[in-house]
Amino acid sequence: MNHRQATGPDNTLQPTVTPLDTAPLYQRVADRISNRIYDGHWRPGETIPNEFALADEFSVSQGTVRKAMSVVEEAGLVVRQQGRGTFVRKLSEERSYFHFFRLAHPQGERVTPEPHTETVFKRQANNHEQSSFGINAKDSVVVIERLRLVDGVRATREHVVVPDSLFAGLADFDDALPQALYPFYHQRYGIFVLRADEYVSAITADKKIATDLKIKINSPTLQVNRTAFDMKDRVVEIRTSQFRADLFQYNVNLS
Amino acid sequence: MNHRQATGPDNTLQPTVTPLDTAPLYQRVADRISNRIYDGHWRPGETIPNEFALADEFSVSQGTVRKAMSVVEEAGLVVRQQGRGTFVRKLSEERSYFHFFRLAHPQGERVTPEPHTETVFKRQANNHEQSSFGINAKDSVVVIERLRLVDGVRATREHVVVPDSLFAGLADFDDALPQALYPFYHQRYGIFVLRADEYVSAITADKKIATDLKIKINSPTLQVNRTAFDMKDRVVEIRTSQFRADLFQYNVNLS
DNA sequence: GAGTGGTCTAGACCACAGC
DNA sequence: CTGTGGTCTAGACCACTCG
Repeated sequence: MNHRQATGPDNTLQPTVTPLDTAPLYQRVADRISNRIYDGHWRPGETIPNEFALADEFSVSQGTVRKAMSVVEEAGLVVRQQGRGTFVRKLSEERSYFHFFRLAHPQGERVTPEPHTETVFKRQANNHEQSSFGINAKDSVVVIERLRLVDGVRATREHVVVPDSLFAGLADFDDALPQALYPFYHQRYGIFVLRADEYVSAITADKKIATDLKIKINSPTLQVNRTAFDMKDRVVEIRTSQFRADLFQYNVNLS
Repeated sequence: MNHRQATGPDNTLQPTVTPLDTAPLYQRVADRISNRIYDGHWRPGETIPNEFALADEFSVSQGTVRKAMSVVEEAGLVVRQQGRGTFVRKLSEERSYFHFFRLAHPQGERVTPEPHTETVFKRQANNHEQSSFGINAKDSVVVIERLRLVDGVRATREHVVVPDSLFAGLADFDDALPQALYPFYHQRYGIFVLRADEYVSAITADKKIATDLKIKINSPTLQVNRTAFDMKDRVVEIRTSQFRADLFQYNVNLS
């Protein structure tokens, strides 16, 4: 039972039992729990064993499991509910949608677009994609191009690139892809998008953009470049989107 | 010492000692600590009494103070340093700067602009300002208008509005205001900006903007509308900024 | 070495969900 | 009623900072 204390019941004063890993115990427990989620040992939506059971299994106190679970919760992998249990987080439409989709009307309400057209194909990775995804020149990527409507009007244009290696068979997917891609990534490929960097710029529409969005060439347009990271902090998606600047603002809450 | 337990040393089985306030104890302690910071009892940079001293004063265990302090830390009011102590947070240039100033070069590095011109004056609050700040039609606001340079070129234009009631004497300030306003708000007025909502839009430069930024009329321009909140969640500043879209992107990290 | 925050344990009780 | 996570305590020891 005693792991770090030097005051064991026998007086041999052994310093500790194989410290080696210097990280706090709760951190190591948090890692083991996280890994079980990554490798699918516990699936999204599933109930995790309760704190005492885990404490028993890992031979630590319930308080340590508790602290570890806080770390895992903060990382966004689980949800705790008093009286019910602790559950592996499901990336819901709601979360992925309003967490990562930051468009708002000029008045401030958030926007919900509808799908319009979609093209999916595979090609070789370019230099930027190779370095971002950590893949080779020979490796291919899957490109998803979409137009979306808001109130029946073409409003957004998305260019999504993911590495073929992580998303096997995506290019040959039969049906239309779901509206929200991140829950789909999670359910089908076990890839959980947890954070993203975005760069917002103001550009003037070129011919292609103008045609797609049915606006005049040189109209002011919002462009968002996103790099998305999964729970292992790998780059898993590179996305470029354009939006009609007369219809939308990009909203963010800083804290 | 015992506050909530019903199993006191004497067997009278009194339920609890004046619960009334139903919030968890650590939360109530966190509130008391926060209030001491708000009202200046402990000043920015000052060391807070250690956990055992506070536990003693509040008649709770050190573990409870510890948990309370985590809450206060998460709220951004204090900084804890192992081996040294716990300190009331100072809003440093660095924090306010790179936390709230989200501009980046197209290549990605963050931008640091230099001051150029500054105008400060007082006027009546308009409708939007009245409702945002919760003030009356008769109340006045202070307006700060600034141009800033990047690499010697006019690059950003800021229009800052704050309520006169919270910022007494600001309009009559003699010297130029400091580069970073939020540390100044904090030091001089005790107002600690903790979060902000921002709306980014792509506009075309009108005559005024074009003149100020020395760009052509109708040039694409990034506009950021910010509403800033202090630690008591009051709206304390409304800011509208324009940036040359050819020089900058707006960067944000979502998680 | 003294003092601080950080970790860990063991055990009690509370609040909530659900049968 | 039972089981879950949430709160609280008391006390030990660890890791770090600083004089």
